[in-house]
This record gives sequence, structure tokens and C-alpha cells, in this order.
Amino acid sequence: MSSVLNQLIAEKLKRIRKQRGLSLDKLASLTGVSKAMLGQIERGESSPTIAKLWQIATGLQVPLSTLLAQTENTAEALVQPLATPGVKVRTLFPYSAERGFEVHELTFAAGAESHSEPHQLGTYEHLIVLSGCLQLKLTPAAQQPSAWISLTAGQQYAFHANVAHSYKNSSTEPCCFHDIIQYRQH
Amino acid sequence: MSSVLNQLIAEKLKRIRKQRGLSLDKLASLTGVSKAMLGQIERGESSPTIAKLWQIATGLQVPLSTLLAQTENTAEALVQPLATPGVKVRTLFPYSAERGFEVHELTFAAGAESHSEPHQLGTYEHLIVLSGCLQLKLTPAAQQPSAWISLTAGQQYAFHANVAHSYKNSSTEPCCFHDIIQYRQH
DNA sequence: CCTCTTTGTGCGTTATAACATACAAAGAGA
DNA sequence: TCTCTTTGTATGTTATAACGCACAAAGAGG
Repeated sequence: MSSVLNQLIAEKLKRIRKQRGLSLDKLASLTGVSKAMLGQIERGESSPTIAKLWQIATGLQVPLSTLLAQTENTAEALVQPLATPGVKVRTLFPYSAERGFEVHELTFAAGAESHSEPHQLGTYEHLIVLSGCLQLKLTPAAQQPSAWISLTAGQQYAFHANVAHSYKNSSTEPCCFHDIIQYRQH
Repeated sequence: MSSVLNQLIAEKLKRIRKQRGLSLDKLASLTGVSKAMLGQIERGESSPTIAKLWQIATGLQVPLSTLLAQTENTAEALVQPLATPGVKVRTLFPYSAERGFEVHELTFAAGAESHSEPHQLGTYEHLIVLSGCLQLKLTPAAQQPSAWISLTAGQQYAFHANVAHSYKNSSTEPCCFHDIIQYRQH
């Protein structure tokens, strides 16, 4: 039995239930899973079958992944929109556990740049350049940094953001791009 | 016991194993789950605990969601980029099971419109208008259609695409927007 | 052809999920 | 304050997950 996983599921389930102001009894009615079993799951005393987890998720009307995902706060804390001179960030779709990704519009003034530490394993970024020219460099821990990758308007690029990475706009015009940041389970 | 879910997991596991040319015996060594149990799972005869599924996914070095996701082909077939007069589609990021979403850039000429049947439950669309003006109407099966929702450049809108929906560009200029189509588990 | 190994399935045993029931404690209402 | 209801936990029972082992069939090699 994997007690770490049981604890993770326990915490997620308990949090959702409390957020909705449901008792174990109400949740049992909603999901068709026994009150005693729900209690066991919430205390991490039992590893439910996938069928029971499915029943719970369906009763709660949340995707199954909500009960299995890394904690929402952790993911949000690690990838904050940047506060950097010359860089403006507008959030188009904020992160939510259901969605599993967030979308930002970033505008880099001429000459602006920013640097990110490696994000949590399983974090992917999808860049779509709308205007201007964006340069991206990836710096894996144990390897040579990539050359600067140039992306012009209409181009896109996806990468696993568990490495340090830098953006810059070397041109004399502003650059605007969308960044879809996704947190995949691992 | 949910036999549909068991069948889904059975098919996913069997496919991955066959793709890798592994016997049940080899998979048992790789994952630490007994050969007999793996056989039961693959025949859909048993609903494994989440701990065992985790063990299998870890042994195979795939995300847990790989064993749980809707089939890739099904999702792709249901939401095809549209082939409609006056509408151009450029795929920026194609759908993949790992990603769980796809991103298209659509350009509607002046006067162009398109209509979609309800998509699979759990399909969400996130629209980001880049230029021009896009109008969207949602038509839930048992309710009144929404009024036409107008979205101008810079605006965004997300909706659950399990209802019929229509896009149109009534203006005299082209309209360009991004559509992030996501398939969430239900 | 024969022998050995591998493969997936079946079966019986053990461990644990899942449940119904009981109950102490807390909460709500008169 | 008293009574009833609700809440979460504990316990014993039942159902099923998970396993070890046996075995028939297929495959591989001499």
C-alpha cells in the first residue's frame, strides 16, 4: 500500500468536501460510496479501487484527476506571472485544478528580458508569438544552454519547463505572446 | 464495480504493453505487480486499487493519466478542425493524450460562420480573440439559445462545449482567434 | 523430433477494500 | 436543561483485490 498516495488523495477529498460544506453522510448519498469507506479514504487508511474513486469524482462532478493531482497551491506558487521591468502580464485564463493549465498574455518591451528557475517536474509551457520577435533560451542543469531560439509572430514553441529558461526581446519593437502553462501529473 | 472503466484501463494497459513488446512476466518484474493481477486487469476482470495503478504507471514511467484517459482517437475524431467556407484553420499544437488539449488559430473572413454539434461531455473551449470581432452562440439542448456573445480583440471566453454552438463574424473585417480545446476526464 | 523455456490463464489462499451497524460526542431546537 | 439529530469513528462481516502456484499451449533451440 502506498501511504503517500493515500495521504494525497485523503487531503484532496477532505478539502473538496469541506469547501462544499458536505458531511460524510451527504457525500455518501451524493456518491453512493459508504460513509465508513469515505472516512477511511479521508484518513488515508485505505487505498480505494479506481472504480470507487471514479464513483466519488462522478458524484462530486469533478474530473478524476482533481482527486489525484498535485496540490493546487503548490503549482500556483511555483509559476507566478513574472514581475519584471519591461514585462507586462495579463492573465487570460487563471489556473484551476479542473483546467490544469493557465493562459497569460505577456508583452515584452524592446530590450526586456526575464529569467525563470526550473519549474516543477511536469510543467509544460506552450508559447504562441502574436507580434514582434521573442527569444527563448533553455538551460538544462547538466547540459549546455540552448542557443537563443527566435520565434517571430505566428510561430509557436512548446517545452518542458523543468529547466531554467530565459526570454528576451532584442528587437526595437515590443513583442507580445501567449503562454499556456500546463501542469501535468507525474 | 464499473466494468466500463475496467475495460478502458484494460485496453490502455494492454496496448502500452504490446507496444513495448513486454510479456506479462516482464511487466510484473518492471512494476512489482503480480503477473496474475496484471492479467486480471488486462482482461477487465478486476478494478485495481489506485495504489496498484500507480505502481504500474511508475514502473512503465508514464503519467497515471495515461492509463485513465479517454482514448486518443475518440477525442480527436469528435472535434475536428472545421472545414467551412470562409474559415481557415491552422493547428498550433495538435492534440495528444499527454497534453490533453489542442490549440488552433482560426481566421473567419467577413460574413463567415460555422456551426458545431455538441461535443463529448468534458470538452471545453477557450477562445482568445486576436483581431476583429467574433460572435458566439451557445444552444443547450433543453434551453433557449444564448444571445450572440460578442468578443472583440483581446477578449477571451471559455465554455463547456457539450452544447451545440455557433461562431460567426458579422463585421466587414476578418476575425482571427485562438481556440484551446481541452478534453477533461469525466 | 525432443526438451526446455516462456506465455497467459485458472484456482485456491491471503490480505484488504467496502460495507452495515453501533456508538460516543457534538450540534440544534424546544 | 432535555431530547433528538447529526457527525465521524470503530468494529465485525462480506466481497473482492492481489498473490503464489500449477498447468496447457506455444515458442525456441539443439
